[in-house]
Amino acid sequence: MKNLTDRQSQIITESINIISELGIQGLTIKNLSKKIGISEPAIYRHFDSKIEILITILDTFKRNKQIALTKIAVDNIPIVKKFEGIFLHHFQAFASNPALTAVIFSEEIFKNDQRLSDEVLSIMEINQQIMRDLLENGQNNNEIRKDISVEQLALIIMGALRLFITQWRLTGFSFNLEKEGLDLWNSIEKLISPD
Amino acid sequence: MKNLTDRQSQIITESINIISELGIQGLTIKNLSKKIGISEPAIYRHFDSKIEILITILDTFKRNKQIALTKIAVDNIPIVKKFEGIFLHHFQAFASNPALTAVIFSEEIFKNDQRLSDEVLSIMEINQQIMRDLLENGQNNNEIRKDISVEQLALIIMGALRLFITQWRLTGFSFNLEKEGLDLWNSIEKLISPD
Amino acid sequence: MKNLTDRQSQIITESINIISELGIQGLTIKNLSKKIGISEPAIYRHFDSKIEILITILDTFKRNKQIALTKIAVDNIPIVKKFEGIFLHHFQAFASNPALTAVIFSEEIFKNDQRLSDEVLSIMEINQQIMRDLLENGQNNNEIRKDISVEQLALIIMGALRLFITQWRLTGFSFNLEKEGLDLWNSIEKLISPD
Amino acid sequence: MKNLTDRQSQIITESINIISELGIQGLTIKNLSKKIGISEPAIYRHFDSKIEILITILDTFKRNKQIALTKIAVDNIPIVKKFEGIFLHHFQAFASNPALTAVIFSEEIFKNDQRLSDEVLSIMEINQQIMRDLLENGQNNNEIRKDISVEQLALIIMGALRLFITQWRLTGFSFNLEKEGLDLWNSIEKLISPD
DNA sequence: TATGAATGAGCTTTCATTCAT
DNA sequence: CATGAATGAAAGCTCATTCAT
Repeated sequence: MKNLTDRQSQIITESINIISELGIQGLTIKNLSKKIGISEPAIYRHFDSKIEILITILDTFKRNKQIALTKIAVDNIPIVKKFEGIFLHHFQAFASNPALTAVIFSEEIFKNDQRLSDEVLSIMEINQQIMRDLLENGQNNNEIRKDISVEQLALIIMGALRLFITQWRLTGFSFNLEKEGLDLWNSIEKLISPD
Repeated sequence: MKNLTDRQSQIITESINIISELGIQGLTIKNLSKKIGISEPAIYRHFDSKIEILITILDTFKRNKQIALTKIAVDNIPIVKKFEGIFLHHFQAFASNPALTAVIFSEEIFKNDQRLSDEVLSIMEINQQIMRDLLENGQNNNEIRKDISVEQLALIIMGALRLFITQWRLTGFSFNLEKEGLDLWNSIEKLISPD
Repeated sequence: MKNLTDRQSQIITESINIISELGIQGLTIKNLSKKIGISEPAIYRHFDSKIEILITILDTFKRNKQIALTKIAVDNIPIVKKFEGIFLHHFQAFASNPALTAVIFSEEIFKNDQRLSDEVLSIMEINQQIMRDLLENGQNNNEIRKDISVEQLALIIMGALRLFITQWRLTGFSFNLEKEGLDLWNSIEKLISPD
Repeated sequence: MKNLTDRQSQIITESINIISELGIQGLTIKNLSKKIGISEPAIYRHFDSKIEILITILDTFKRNKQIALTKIAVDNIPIVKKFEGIFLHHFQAFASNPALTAVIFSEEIFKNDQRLSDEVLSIMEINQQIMRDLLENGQNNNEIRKDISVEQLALIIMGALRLFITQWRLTGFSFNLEKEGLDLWNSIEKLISPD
């Protein structure tokens, strides 16, 4: 994926905002062009199709996450600190762009288009793989309890993270995501640590 | 909500099937009437609008769940057995009607309509309230660990349940939900039990 | 192909008229609906797509021609009389619906769609096959000169017919097609008769 | 018409190629600029409008034909040899640029624009006039049969020529135009010669 | 000579819904 | 209880063309 032009970035930003305000169904070329202040055909100078816009949103998100998580993964710190870093990364990413939450967890919406649903699945898979790797290392180092499988631990951690962020969104971003998120992580840490 | 006529039930059933096959965007009056084998206006004899159909879907699901969970809640069995019952109820409900999974966790989709999003939120809230009550009782009885707040335990359990079912759907219902679900529950049980 | 409803017939008729007036590019759903006096979506109650309308035009023409030509072919009259009948059929068909001329000889226009171009080619092929059969019979009966191949005679006859009708159209239907057409046929008859 | 610059010639050439590949509907400024490798506005540096491009195509063709046919007309050879020359000129012109066939016989397409349709009619008229002159001379010299009018002979010859080329195009240029064309001419020669 | 950005007008098609029968 | 016919609104998208640079 090439770098985005200024106009492309603006289109991406406003698309996310519209999705956040009106849902995916509200993201129409008309709405988008009105918000940006250009005509509808002008959008097509910058993206070949609406699908292309959605893919770019997901792709940008994926790349940022991948960079952040990979950096955390290679850090030389205890496993649980790494998890804390992952949680914090997500909280910061969403806190600084709450609209993203409307897009990321909407697997259902992208069912129509194969490329879109592949992209969403790929984002989920990246997360899970990184978590599984970390958990395995943690179990080997005795930092993570061994009586529960890596797969299930990953599922439980990711499930909590997702639902937590979903609730934040559904309640209109009514609480401090980073602060309460750290509390959540502390609880999870207790759960997954060895006795 | 009144009882449904045969035709209304059929409309609800086929709507869920369509959502399952084509996603929410595929649920159009045209598709629906074709699937049922009646004309489009005929649909409006049975439901005032498309929104009414969606609300009825959610409402039916909510009522069934409420009945099942309430019954479990008043049973005189250990708390952890109650949780097991709740998990099993969900697994059975979804296993017998996989299409439902496409509807229930799609908060995003219903953003357009206040009544729909209220309904979805209300379903989530019921679940959480019941779980919190159970967990509180469990903590009082020393069946549930006390070093983590009821709210966070509920969040973690529900998050795991949701993600687990979501993955089942996204992988095309590729594994045995009830069997693997019980494994998941056993892991969660270990996590939330006192030392 | 089923029989057409009244509305479908009307759509076909007006489509041909529009093509005649404005060319194929002028046949838009908007123009069509305006001419008929209904809304644009109403068109789609009667035809699934614009392509379907064009195919129906071609198909109707093809069927009429096939019926007429087949009837002529089995008649027990001299070969040259049969040709005369074929010429007259075309002249009458076009004289009673001049707009058709704009559609039939427009192979180029239908290049976009495989089904359309197949249909056009098939119409041409039917004509040629019938002509070749007649010519072969005629040569066997000594009614048609034998020093020129059936293929080339058919080509020459059809070419004359086509160009004649094209000129009629391009000059705004300025001459009497049936009357002058008979003159043309008489000339062709001289050409193809044996010495 | 002035002479064309290099860029203008290139635009004309590629336009014809596009029409040949995609039909007239495929000739868009976007397609054209992409094929040439310049931007869309750049086209307008060289032609005032798309119509100008089409007119130039027709005009170029007309001029070439006029030159060739005039030269043949004044040649001091038998009339039938002149016809042969005309046929050969067409076959060579089209064989060396098959894409042209898609443009020349598409009277229908240019209906929208008066100048375009005038141009097409004018090309047809030139052909016919030259043919009529030749035929008249031929009849006076007893080289052409006299029992059929000059107009009808011209029509029949041109009709055969047009249909022959059309079939060559519709069958994907599948046969040798010049070779089989000569056969066709020989047949026509037999037809139009006096007994 | 060329381009990036933009646009008004228009395209085909789909949608939820209404109404007379 | 059902339907055929219709519609206003809107969707995604393409077109030839213009303009500032």
